[in-house]
Amino acid sequence: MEAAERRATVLKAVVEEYVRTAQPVASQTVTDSRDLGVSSATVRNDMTQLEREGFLAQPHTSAGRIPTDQGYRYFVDHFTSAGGLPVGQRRAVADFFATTHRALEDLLHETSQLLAKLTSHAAVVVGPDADAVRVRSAQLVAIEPGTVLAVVVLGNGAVEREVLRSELEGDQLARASRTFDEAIRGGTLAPVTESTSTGDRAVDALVTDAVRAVTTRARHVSDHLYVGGVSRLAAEQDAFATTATTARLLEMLEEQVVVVSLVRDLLDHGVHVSIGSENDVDELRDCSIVLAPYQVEGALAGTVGVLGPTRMDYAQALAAVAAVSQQLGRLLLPSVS
Amino acid sequence: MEAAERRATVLKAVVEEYVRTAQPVASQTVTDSRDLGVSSATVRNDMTQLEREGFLAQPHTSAGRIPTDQGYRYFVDHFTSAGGLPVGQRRAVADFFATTHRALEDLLHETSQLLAKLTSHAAVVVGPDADAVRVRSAQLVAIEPGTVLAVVVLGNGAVEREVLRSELEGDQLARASRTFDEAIRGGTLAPVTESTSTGDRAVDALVTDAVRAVTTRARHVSDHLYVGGVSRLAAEQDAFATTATTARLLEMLEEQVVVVSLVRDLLDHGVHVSIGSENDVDELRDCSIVLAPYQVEGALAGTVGVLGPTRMDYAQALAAVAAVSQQLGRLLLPSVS
DNA sequence: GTTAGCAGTCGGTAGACTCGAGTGCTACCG
DNA sequence: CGGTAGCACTCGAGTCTACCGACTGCTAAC
Repeated sequence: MEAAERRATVLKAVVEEYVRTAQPVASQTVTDSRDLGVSSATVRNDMTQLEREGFLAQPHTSAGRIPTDQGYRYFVDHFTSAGGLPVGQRRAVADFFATTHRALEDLLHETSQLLAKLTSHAAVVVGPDADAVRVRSAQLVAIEPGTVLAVVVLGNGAVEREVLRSELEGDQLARASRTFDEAIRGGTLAPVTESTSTGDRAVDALVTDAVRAVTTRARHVSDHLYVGGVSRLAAEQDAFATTATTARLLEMLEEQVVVVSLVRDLLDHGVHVSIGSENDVDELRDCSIVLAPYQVEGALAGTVGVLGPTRMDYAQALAAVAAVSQQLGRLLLPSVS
Repeated sequence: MEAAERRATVLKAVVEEYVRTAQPVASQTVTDSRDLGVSSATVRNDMTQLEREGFLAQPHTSAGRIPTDQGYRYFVDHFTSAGGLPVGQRRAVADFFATTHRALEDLLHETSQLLAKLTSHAAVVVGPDADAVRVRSAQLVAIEPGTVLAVVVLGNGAVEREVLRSELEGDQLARASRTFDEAIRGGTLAPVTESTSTGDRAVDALVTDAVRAVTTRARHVSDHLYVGGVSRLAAEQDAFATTATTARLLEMLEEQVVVVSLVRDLLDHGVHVSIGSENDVDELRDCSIVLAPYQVEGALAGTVGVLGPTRMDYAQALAAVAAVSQQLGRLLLPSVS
């Protein structure tokens, strides 16, 4: 084995050991657990080299090495081939998606919990950007005297609805419904400004109302974040500097919008794993994010992800995220959930 | 002042000081901060008495006193008159409910966050029991070829919907819709077993389907828990024994069902404040719960609550919970959100 | 019943010491 | 020249001790 190659193997070993034990890894530990065919002294030399290059760090002089963010990055880029999930977990995922059948929101929520369970980390599921979702059909339905329900079916099978007040009935309502449908069908739910005119004031008013309500709501829903396994964050405390860090993390997840835009942003740049300081957000300095988009009928429908400490089993997380996103996309296929 | 009366005052002082500082309260501290007209030695005597009676405890021999659960209980029962919220907070609540207007779920969710912000503790909002909600109207609407939407308007103004597959159209669908409405209107959403028969197999099938879907969903929704301010739990860590306790708490909140039934159970017994060991649930040994039901048109519609450490500002929590529940009920009044 | 005064208790902190895990270096070897 | 053995050195973690100070509990006096 060449020297450079061996150094890479040493790095790999250090990452794997550190992920497993959460303890700084000693040269001896590496030679004991791996069959490198060299002595610990040689590994020590390699380690100093790796430290000079920025892949490893020492918490203090007389301690073992731990990976730096750069070290994790190298590990992820070079040693995490798209491995499969262990059979047990693969079964769990398949079972979950086979037996579940719920409304879309519930499904996404429970998916986040599944992912959290699989990886033992917090998990997030992000819906598609409102601008990217097409409207398949829309209509207005009278549900009570004075009350109208706007119903919109979206490309990903979601059915959104919004309650409106209106006295319209019968023909007028039917006309409004048609106009409403024409106004937004086929388009996205990005805010529409153009106002259609049917010549009937009351009808126009209702349609305008409906369009506004639905687009507003869509924006709200699309920015929604489903979070599963927040308790894991508390359990992982020791990975974070202070308990205040954990609190801030939870806060951020509750605020949703930061995380949603972060996730979208990362994926826009084709990033699937973001490690520690690679995250621009301060709260995530000690965290890594592993993402996978899921698709419905070829179109990007959303993202599933895992949020854990940088000291994370990346291979496992990647496998889990891939499996879940794939199955989720498949389940959403039959157009209506 | 009589001796017994003074002892109560001492207890009050200890609770208030401990809530403020999180430090065991010394006799000196009490005499310094209150004007009892007696010396610290007397307070010490009172304290030993209070300790004998089970209201106070000493973490160790040479330390100040902290309230026991029983001490908090006495405090809550005797010293927390239904005080109002400070003006600033009262304004915040009023503003929130004046400006917000969202779909029901969003409203409840944001209400929990409001309450969390007000009290600096985690907050929960529980919807009404499915068995207690009456159906105001129900119908089936075709939204796409092969797809039917069941829409149910509930007594509290919520609009639930469920997507169904069915090829029925026109007259048949209209008939199914009428039958569906008749089947569940006015009743609760408790699972219905009786099957109606219209003489048309296809119609019957759809109606049965719809009823089942809607009642299942209602059960699911009614057991839903809106949690706000989970990050506060992490921040309050020091109040709990270990970080594992926090993790278990978060887990429980994620599971929802335990908390929901606990809250319902407490309220059924007319309990508004449950302190530490009064909770049967192990995870809540170090927590207190402050609850207030909210009503819509005179009927119990749900519950808002605060979940914090036993060392909690009960007066403030009670005031906040009362204000929020009242405003929430008022806002839900106009029958449709 | 209240108080002043004082002895006694105990947690928390700082310093001294030891232990051991691990490194870095140097000299040596194939 | 890469690899290795061996050894000195470093430094964190744990243990022990002493000490300080915060409070109490008690007793004797008011």
